[in-house]
Amino acid sequence: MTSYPTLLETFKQLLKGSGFKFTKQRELVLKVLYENEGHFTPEDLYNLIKSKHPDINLGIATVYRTLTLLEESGIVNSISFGSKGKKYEMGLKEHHDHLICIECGRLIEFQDETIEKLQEEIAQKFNFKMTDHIMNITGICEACQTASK
Amino acid sequence: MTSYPTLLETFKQLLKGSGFKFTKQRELVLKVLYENEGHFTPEDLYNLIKSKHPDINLGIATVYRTLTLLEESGIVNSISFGSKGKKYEMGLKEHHDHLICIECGRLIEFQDETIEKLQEEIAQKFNFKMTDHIMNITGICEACQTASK
DNA sequence: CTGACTGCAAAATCTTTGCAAAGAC
DNA sequence: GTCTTTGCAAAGATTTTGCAGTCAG
Repeated sequence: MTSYPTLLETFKQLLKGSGFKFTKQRELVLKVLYENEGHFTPEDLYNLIKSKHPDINLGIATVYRTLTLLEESGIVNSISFGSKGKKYEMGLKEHHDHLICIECGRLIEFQDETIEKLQEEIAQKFNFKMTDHIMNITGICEACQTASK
Repeated sequence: MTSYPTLLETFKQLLKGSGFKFTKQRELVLKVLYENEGHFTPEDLYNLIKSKHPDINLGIATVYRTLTLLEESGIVNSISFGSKGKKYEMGLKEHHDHLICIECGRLIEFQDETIEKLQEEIAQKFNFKMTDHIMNITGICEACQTASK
């Protein structure tokens, strides 16, 4: 797992390389994502940052803009919830996929080497230049199955 | 592949079973999805139905309501495009996954037996009652790769 | 300094909802 | 007849954009 300073450096390099600037707001979005394990909506992040750093000025628009930037750079990943928006997570650990509970919204991560390999093969087969891949299994988690009995 | 009359019958049964009513609008959403191969946004479907059946009254809200119904019944599937909404397709053929071009939005379908099996195993491993599973590979399709050269 | 970035509020999207009229059974 | 469904328009929710002031390099 990449350490925060290293990650920060990577981010700065990326910004510099594209002629973008390093700002307090951008750093905070990255930091909060790094320090908090989990999946967050843009609003979650906005509130988190506001509560942990009441001193700084921050608009929700900046959170959206920064997340887009981070996602394009491959630093964070997003997962879509239909009309319920997106959630974001740090994308530097090994690639993994998600089990999503349709009852409680819980997210469980898993990874499977074989699936990863198959995805690459498929992309190749269609002459597709793969930039990302996601697999979501939706269903009802153990807890919710028990609860509804 | 299920024939349309059979499909329609299934739909009627489902409605009756839940105390819902069979209406012209609901039938048309199903029919247009059945007759047109591909993936559609609610608005696409609304326009398609309006143009093919100018006589009938139809509101976009009904299309949304019907699609939700059809998806819950497992008759259609949806695929999410982040903040760009959802697309729907008939869900009765064999399960398949998607390659999504981030340049032109093109959707390519594929299926892979091994992946299907692995997904089931994973769900089982987490005591997850799987209701659906999707795998999307995003990237740049062959045509767009060529175009940008 | 200069051009990128920010917050704000307004706008744009996409989707859902309340309600009176219409329709299915 | 009764209860669901519909269309419409208004409301919601989420995300994006325009702009003038601010800040990084």
